[in-house]
Amino acid sequence: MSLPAPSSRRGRKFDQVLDGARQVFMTQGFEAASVDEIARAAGVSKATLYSYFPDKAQLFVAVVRNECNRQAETAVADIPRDAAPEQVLEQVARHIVGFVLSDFAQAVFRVCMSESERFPELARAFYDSGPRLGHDRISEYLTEAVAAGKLHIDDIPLAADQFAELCKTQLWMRAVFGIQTKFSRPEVDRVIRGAVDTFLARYGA
Amino acid sequence: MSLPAPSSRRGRKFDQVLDGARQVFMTQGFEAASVDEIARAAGVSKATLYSYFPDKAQLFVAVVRNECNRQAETAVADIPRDAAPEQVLEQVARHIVGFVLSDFAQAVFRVCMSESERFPELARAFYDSGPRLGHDRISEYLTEAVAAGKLHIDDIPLAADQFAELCKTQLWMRAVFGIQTKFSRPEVDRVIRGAVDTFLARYGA
DNA sequence: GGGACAATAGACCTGTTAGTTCAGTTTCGG
DNA sequence: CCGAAACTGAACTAACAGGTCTATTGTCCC
Repeated sequence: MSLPAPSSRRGRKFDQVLDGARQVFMTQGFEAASVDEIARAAGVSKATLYSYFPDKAQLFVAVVRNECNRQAETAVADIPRDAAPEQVLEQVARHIVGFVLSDFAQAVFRVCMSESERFPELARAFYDSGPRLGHDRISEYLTEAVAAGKLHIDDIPLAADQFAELCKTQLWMRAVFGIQTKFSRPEVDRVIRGAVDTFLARYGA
Repeated sequence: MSLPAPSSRRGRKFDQVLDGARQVFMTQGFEAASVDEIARAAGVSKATLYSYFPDKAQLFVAVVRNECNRQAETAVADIPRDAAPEQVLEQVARHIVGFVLSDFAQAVFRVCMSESERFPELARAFYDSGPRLGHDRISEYLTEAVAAGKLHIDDIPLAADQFAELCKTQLWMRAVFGIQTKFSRPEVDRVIRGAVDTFLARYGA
């Protein structure tokens, strides 16, 4: 009769469940993932699974929320404020590209987007913990750089997003569609160089 | 005993099936869509449906292929070659934004991407009929403009994609996640102006 | 050690799915 | 207006889904 406290008692099995669910949901999406498969992947029985989560939907939400948090942590990298804009931007670009092309970020993106109808709050969570976070970080830096006279930008929020967008050129689209999954260093460098050069052509001092 | 010729005899019912399947698949995705619902939406019995398509998967493929072709047609808009780059680019940008934000393109994108694991050939079809087609058109124009001395571009394929990417700034991401679905004219204008200005700052004569 | 109880596995239940079949009805060319 | 082909609608199967139940195991406190 008595359920174990659903969210307080988080033992070994709890993590196993979340982990198995992550594996399955992130590759299959919500509908296509079966609870049996999740239980199997987690090395746990269905009853155990259902003792921690009331239903499949809430397990899904928990998994994605978890991934979004991980994502937020990954995305937080400090920007060295003092270097020349060209160097700073290159570093930021490299970080963005690396993140955006990672299997992890792509899986989360894919799942959030395709289930954004069914679970709108997850799309929001993804956006806040990924794109929006990045946007805010870049905006902060740009604001400082403008104040220091290193850059000239009228519309900082727009510029920040433009830069992020430029970094994805040719890479992201191909990656999400599985048209090209691995990119060589020269390929990436070409895009990054292009992004920085174009950005600075417009906003450079 | 005798099946109707599966692909030659394409009567009224055939189109009804494809149409009903389009409605359901484009909103629900592959897994979540049930064949009964498709038949209902098509105003057709399941037996009829299965007389045209051997199974759900191939019906899905047919629908998406169809949508990709429609997409290709929509995307093909002639570029007025003679105007000044600023005007041409603005027009192209407006076209890109309009297309990218359309319910139609978003539905196709969403479905292709979330099923790209199960149906890799559809992801490819989408890419070829959308992003790649646009890329080729823009590249053509840029090549001419460079030859005419109106623009200075070293890496045309990269520049074409950069421009397309700049056009999506702030708009596309929010749209696919359902964070913002309608955009006012000023909002769009701001992005387009930003895209053209940034592009010309780098590549303008 | 022993009893109480949470944790667990796996069979089980109910509903739904894709896909098939078929007897009867509609449609339509000749 | 006839006959054949297209079509319907409902019943059917086999598989599988999410979720529950019961019987068993492991573990902690006295």
